[in-house]
Amino acid sequence: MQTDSALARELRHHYLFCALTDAQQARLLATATARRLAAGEPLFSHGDAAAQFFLLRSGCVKLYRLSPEGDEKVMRLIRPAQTFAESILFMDAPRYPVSGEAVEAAELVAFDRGTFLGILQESFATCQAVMAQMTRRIQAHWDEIETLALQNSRYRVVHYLLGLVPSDARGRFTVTLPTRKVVIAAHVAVTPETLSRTLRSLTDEGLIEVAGDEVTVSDVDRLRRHMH
Amino acid sequence: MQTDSALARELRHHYLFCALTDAQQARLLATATARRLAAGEPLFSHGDAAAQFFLLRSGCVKLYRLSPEGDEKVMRLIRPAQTFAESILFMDAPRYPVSGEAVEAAELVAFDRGTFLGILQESFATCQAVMAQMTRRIQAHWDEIETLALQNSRYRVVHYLLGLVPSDARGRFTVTLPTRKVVIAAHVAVTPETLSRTLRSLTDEGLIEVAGDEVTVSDVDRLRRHMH
DNA sequence: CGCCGCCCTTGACGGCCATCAAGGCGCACA
DNA sequence: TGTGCGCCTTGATGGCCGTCAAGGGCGGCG
Repeated sequence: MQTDSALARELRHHYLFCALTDAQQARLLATATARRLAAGEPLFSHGDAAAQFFLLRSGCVKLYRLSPEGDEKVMRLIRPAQTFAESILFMDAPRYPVSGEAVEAAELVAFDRGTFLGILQESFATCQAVMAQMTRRIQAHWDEIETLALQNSRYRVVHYLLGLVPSDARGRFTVTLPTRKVVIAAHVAVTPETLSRTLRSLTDEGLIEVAGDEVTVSDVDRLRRHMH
Repeated sequence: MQTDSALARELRHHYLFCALTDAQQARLLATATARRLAAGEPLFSHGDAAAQFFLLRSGCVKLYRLSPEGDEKVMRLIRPAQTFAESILFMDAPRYPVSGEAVEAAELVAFDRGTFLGILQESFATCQAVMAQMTRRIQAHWDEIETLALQNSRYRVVHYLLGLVPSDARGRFTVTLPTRKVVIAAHVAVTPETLSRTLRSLTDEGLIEVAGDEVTVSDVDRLRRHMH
């Protein structure tokens, strides 16, 4: 991968890479590759042998699984500056545990597993960063499992909307849905029809206003309390 | 904690601790404490400040969350020789992300967070073991999220039963449910009534036979195929 | 031995949400 | 400007599964 000082700077600000020495960063980039994906283009499939993990620089990628019947569950929506698929680093026989596909044109960097493992061995600080990151991921999973198991679809939609609102926001606040509603529906584990109906009923109750992919929460605190 | 050669031997066979030197193991045990819990006794609550993680030596512990309405979801059932709550190691402000409670009388060892972090710093092999363990946990979470989002209750029950069957088992095979059915129901995210009805319909179809907490799968491969 | 309590089972009922179907709207393209 | 195609919305219907209620089995304890 050719040198790219903008990328080097991005890495310096990323929790996973900020503890690397210049030499380590250079080694990592020497075995990294840049990738561009068109909207809808697949990156890897569930079960594929894996030797790389990724940093998204622009665009949007979904990680998802399909049921045998073809129903899709979006496990995670990746936004720029996020890394994903790090967990293939520590598998004995590394295989992607989900499928990945661009939902809009995307630029990303693919890092080499072996190179990064070698760097980890030299850098406890980076080890810690990786483990902290995996811990956050696990926490998010607990939350999602709880939400899926204990809450209904209306709650999940509200929870998702509130997740788009900064935690310090108050009063009226407008968020932009990160992608098409059909993808969001697959993310909160409902059908597009149910998502549409839920947004309508929230609108009818005066809790939100919807205009295309812009959703305005009339009163953030009220919506937070509303999660009944 | 007083020296306990049986425990020391157990640790030598545990993936998390087998790479420790004798001196490291001694340091770890010097700050560890033994705990005994009666059936139903709580160990920690969701949100508690956390300075220890645990190894279960005997009995059974459930990790769970409660919804505001009081509904319970069992996130994990811990069996002897398993560790849990390791993820508090890497949090900035460590708090247990779930509640833990003995479902039957249990003996466990509580390890000190700070001591273990110090040892990690010296031992990349143990770091790797921890990361590999977290990776397995994350995989299990993907599977559970997929199952909750895309599959119905019947599938989840069958999936749970098959999870109790060794992967190399064929033909007729009998498993023992690890705990009361009401806990298992909270684990597969159904009500006890639905679990009961599902087991009945599987029985009526000749797929399993139920006798108390013993479930005999008539034909393991047939049941595996059956998860349509 | 008899009583009680807990766990599990079974039945009746209802609500949530998926499915099927149709129609509106915006956008690309001719 | 007309046409076609996605995406989203809205309506009608039905099934899964949760809720409520009652009853049976079993172990603990007096």
